Amino acid sequence: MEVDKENFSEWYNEIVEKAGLVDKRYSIKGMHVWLPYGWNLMRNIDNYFREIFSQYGHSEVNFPLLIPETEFRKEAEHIRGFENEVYWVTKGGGDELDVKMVLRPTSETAMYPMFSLWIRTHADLPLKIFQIVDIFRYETKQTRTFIRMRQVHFFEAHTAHETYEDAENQIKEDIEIWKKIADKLALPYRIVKKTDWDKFPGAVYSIGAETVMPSGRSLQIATFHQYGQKFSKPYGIEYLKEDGTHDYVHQTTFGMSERLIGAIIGIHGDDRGLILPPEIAPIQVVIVPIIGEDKEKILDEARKIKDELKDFRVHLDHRDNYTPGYKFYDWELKGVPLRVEIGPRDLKKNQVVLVRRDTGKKFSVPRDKLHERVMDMLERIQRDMTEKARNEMEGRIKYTDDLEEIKNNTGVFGVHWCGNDECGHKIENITEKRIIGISLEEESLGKCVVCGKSTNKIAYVTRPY
RNA sequence: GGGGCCGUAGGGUAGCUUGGCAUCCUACCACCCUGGGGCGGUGGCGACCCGAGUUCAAAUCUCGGCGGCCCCA
Repeated sequence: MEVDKENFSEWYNEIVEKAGLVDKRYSIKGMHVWLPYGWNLMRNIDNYFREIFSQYGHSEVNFPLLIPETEFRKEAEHIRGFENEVYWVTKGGGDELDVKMVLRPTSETAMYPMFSLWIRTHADLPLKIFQIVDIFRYETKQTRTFIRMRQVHFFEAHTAHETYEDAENQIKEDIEIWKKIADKLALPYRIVKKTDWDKFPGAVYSIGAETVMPSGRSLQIATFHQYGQKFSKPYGIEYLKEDGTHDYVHQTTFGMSERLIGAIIGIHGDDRGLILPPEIAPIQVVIVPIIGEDKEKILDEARKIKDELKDFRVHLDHRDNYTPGYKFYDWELKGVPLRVEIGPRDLKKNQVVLVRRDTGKKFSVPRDKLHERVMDMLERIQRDMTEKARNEMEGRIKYTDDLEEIKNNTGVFGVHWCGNDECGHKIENITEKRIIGISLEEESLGKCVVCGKSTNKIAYVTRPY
């Protein structure tokens, strides 16, 4: 690494390129090629999504990429929110299409016409599905790898329920699931309710999980939306109730994306490169043999170690044309959580050396305790990373009643806000920042920074990504 | 939304003002030598974003396109 993390923006670009996650040279703005290492990381996250959501009764599906304009246009607010950032397919070969199609910017309008066919009676509810697909948005602003893309690797869960209350409970369950995901990724977050002018187009309300990057800007890494009947009515998703009458279903969604990787890079990385949480790292343990006088003997031992550690995602770096020092730097750049060194000295002493990526600390461990110590240490790294990240994030959140202070500083600021739109717009205008939402986790009695009315709500104000 | 800067081997660069065989570092390949924090040596491969124009001649000048970066709102 040439750039230190203090220059966050440049550092981020360098790390993305050098760690071999993606190749940004694909010549369309906002689209990149996933390289094996990066795709492995993404897949580990996706596979955890599959595991946890199926535990909670969701089924995986896969919908087409294209949506006919006629379906896309059924919910008015939704269209207004998206029509300036969708890609259109207007031709088939040389012919203009009678019905144009959009590349999904998200899949509500692809799925809901099918929901209306699938859902007949209360016995079909709740319907809980998800898919992991790419979505497309024609971003005009500056793009940033993983964070603002035109093609986005996306997770979306969609549910349909009998009552609004059932949908509310689904959102509670989603947040419970989210907490487990955040633990896997060692990511800290705050849960907020989005402002009315910032909610998902077509939603009754939206909730976000927001984290804070080292630059002091917030990053929304998960979203939860209550749709009520706002989509089920235009899409005709009706069901027969037990009493013989009909009603429209109540719906929710839960979305996440490759942004999670952006958050992991930014929050955990350091001046040497990536640091990946053991739970999702493509390689959890890398073995670097230190070849001395007894090459074959050491390589044999290294292979034996690899075999002993096969419960973990383990890699033996037996590249012959690189020195150990080179390999150390290389794997540190790629963020492998734990390194095992085995050399002549260790062989004599019947031990190995373990090195933690997050702290850089080295430990000599007896050869016969290796498996046990690796397991302990990976767990410990995961815990320590989570705690360190949480402390750092908390340090980036401050509380104030002074809007000028917010305007002139970076970071996230908690302020009392009565919730009134007019006061909210004033907060945004004066601070030249955005309200990312009202906290759903903390409250305290105080006065709205604009109108002075008594309130216990705390809004977070910052510059979001 | 507004403004600025920039595209030269895989990556990073010099050359551009004043048009004339394209510089160096790194990576890569081969061989030799090595190995507890980016080894060393010798040899080698590899580039002017695309298109049009001006010109005897374009990396260099002009126009357009595509792509990237930064700042402000």
